[in-house]
This record gives sequence, structure tokens and C-alpha cells, in this order.
Amino acid sequence: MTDKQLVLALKAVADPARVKILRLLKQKGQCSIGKGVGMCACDVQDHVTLSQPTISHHMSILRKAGLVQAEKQGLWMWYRRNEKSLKELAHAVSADL
Amino acid sequence: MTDKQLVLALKAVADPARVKILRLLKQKGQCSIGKGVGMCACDVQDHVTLSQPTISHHMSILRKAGLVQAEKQGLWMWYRRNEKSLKELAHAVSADL
DNA sequence: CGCACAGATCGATTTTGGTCAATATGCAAT
DNA sequence: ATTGCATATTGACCAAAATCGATCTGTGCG
Repeated sequence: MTDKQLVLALKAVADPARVKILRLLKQKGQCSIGKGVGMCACDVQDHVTLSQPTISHHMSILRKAGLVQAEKQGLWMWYRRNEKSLKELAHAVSADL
Repeated sequence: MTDKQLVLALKAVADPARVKILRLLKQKGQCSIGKGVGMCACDVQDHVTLSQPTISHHMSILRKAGLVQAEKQGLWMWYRRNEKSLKELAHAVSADL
């Protein structure tokens, strides 16, 4: 993990809304298209008081940081945590900071 | 560690200059007033290309986040890492994100 | 006292970032 | 094709943050 990637990931998690979203994505059985894990953007919107564009923006930042993965499922976008990247981030904070 | 503290600490480390400073503070024998660990502000300035006010600003942010401790030593300010807080942050990233 | 030095604070500027309304895109069903 | 829905993108706005020059504070020394 390069320093640039590290700072990008840290910036991504250094926001209350995105911390909340990452935690939301831990929940099971919340996905409106029946996936066991993860959520669609609209599911996220049901849990945070932010506009749809703002949520889309946050998801994009988490995605660019590699902390969540996104997959288009017809009309919906299925977001889920990237546990591997999250683990890498935790390790980097523990070892490289 | 409250969520507010967590986000504060994450914001503190989500900056290239402050990542660099935290790493600098790991070095031994760099302190101009003879402390084995840590550095004075002027020692930090010797290693990063930022103005004195900017460094003071960054140190203040790291300090408010609890990640570094500061102690006035006569004319100098002795900064050192707060390993306990850094460990807590690493744990929070690993467990609470 | 008065000077010199380390560091903090102030003020201004520029950049970055969060937010939303409006609009665009893309998909699915009728 | 047309309509409806989920999401993305755009544009604008405001808040927060990074940076620096100038100045202030406080400390030690002659």
C-alpha cells in the first residue's frame, strides 16, 4: 500500500457520514435486492438523513479508496464492504503510522 | 473512544504532512534539546518543507487529536508520539470501522 | 533592561470538501 | 416508444482546512 493510497483511504474514513455508511454495510439482510450482505444506495439512504446525490458522492469516495466494492445489478447498485482493503488499512495504521 | 474522537484522530492522520511528521517522531536522537525520543518544532521543520506557522498548526492538530504529546522545555516545545493513543486508533480502525 | 530565539497566534488567501437541487443516464416493464 | 425508477453527474454554494507572512508571547541571557 503506497502512502498515497493510505492517505486516500484515511481521508475516506475521516468523515462521520462515511463511518456510518461503512458500519451500515456490516448489517445483514438489509439489501433491497436480496443480497445477503451489502446494500443498495437506496437502502443506505433509508438509514442516513442525506440527499441521494450526497450519498452517491460518499459511495464514490469509499469506492475510489477501495474500501467498498460496487456492482451494478440491473437498476440497482450493490455496494458491499471490501474487507480485504479494510484489513489492509487497519494494518497500515497499526504499522506504518 | 467516542465516534467524535475517532473521526478527529482520523482527520488528523488523513494528511500527508502529518503522516510524515508522525513518522519523523519515531526516529531517535533527533531532538535538539537532547531528549532520546521526540523532537522540537524546529527539528521537525528541518525535515519538512513547510513554514514554521504551518508546522505549529499541524502539531496542534495532532495534539488535539491526542496522537502526540507536547511539553514545554524552556524555550523549546518537546513533541513526542503518544503510542497509547496511536494504538487505540489502530484498534478502532480494526474493530469499529 | 533589552535583545535574541522558539514557538504560537492572527489575518488573509487559496484549496478542498460536504451538501443539495436540478438534470442526465441507464435499465425495466408495459 | 413511453413511462417510471435507481443512481450518477453537474453546478452552485458554503464550510472547513492548508498555507504563509506578519506579529505576538514567553523564555533565557548579557
